[in-house]
Amino acid sequence: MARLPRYLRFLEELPSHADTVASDDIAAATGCTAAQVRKDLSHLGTLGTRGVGYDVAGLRELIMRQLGLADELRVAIVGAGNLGTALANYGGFAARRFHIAALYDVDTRRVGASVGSVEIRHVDQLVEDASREEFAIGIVATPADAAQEVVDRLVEGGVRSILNFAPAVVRVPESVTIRQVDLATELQILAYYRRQRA
Amino acid sequence: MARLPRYLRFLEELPSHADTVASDDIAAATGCTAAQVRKDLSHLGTLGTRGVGYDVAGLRELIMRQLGLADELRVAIVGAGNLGTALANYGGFAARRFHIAALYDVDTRRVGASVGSVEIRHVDQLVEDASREEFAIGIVATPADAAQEVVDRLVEGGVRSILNFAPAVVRVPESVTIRQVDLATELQILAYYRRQRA
DNA sequence: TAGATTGTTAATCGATTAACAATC
DNA sequence: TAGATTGTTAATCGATTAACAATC
Repeated sequence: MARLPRYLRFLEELPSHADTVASDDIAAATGCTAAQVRKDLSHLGTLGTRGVGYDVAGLRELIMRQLGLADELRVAIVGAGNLGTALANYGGFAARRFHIAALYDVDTRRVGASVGSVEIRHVDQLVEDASREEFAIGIVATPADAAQEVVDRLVEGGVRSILNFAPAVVRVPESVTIRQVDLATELQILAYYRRQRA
Repeated sequence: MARLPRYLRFLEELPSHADTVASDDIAAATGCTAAQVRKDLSHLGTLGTRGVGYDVAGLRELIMRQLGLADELRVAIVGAGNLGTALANYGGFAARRFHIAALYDVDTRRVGASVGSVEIRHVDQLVEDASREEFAIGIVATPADAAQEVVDRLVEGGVRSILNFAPAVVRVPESVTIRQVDLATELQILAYYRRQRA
């Protein structure tokens, strides 16, 4: 369910003295309806108390487990350009238990440099590292023309979840999940709404 | 309709000698069903010919117009860190007629430097520039704690479409459209599928 | 005419909403 | 008991699908 991450973010922002929260509040903060919230949460099990609300800590815990965030996941980023570097520094990851375990680049001059606490490694090590260090997720932040090869290497190394920022369509085996993040698409959606308004 | 950008991308990748394309082909390339494609396209008007297919050039033109991409839109990026720089260099924008018109930063030492062909300006100029240069879209690529103020300035400058990459919830007036891009959400969705598989 | 493919209908499915009984 | 809020039902809505007549 695509709304769970939003619920979770709201719950994390809640002041620590808040013990319970009502579906109404979650709805208002996340732009859903209270009925949606209740229906979604009732699928996770029953953590609500009628007349009171939902237990914040328990709900947080439950959503995290549901989203597969109970364990820290090791993430490898390929491409240490501006985008890869931005991602490696992105604060939001650690908070959700994603650990940037490695950062790769093809440029030997960049290899050995550090981004935050992560050292840049050469992409030729990727396949070997991926099998040995068991990266759960690979992020592709290379130029478009390198994307397919990088994805192939990640797959060869046993990575089965891939997030692709390169503006290129890549092929993966059935067993691998790939999500394409197209930044231009987001702008197009804005342009679309803009046009509707006009 | 969220599928139109995907159709458009496929149409743009088509070899130039392809005059017509069948709903079946669009469907296969974009992961939709042929019936969906036909229904979507029939809403745009009738460009298809029974027994033949859709006129590629006309369809491209029509989708672009529908998405509000007929005119070049001027985009301002606020935050010239790694993410802002990556966005300014992102090849996919120009192809969709988004023109990066300006790039802002708060750090006076960076002001005056160039990213690609765009010079970095100081964020104090933002409001004035926005009204005068009529930016259609503003992109927020600052740290989370600066996001609200940057958004306020964009709104003050008359920008009514905003894409926010900062991991922060910001408030805008009703008349302004804001899209929140949360990179961690994308990872969470991957983690969710990963868990389903296991 | 025969083959291909659209545009559209009707059936199906799933998600959303409204409402309210259950219950703290 | 009175007020609040969940969990769930039934009604509604919209989107998807399958199928096929229309037509190139």
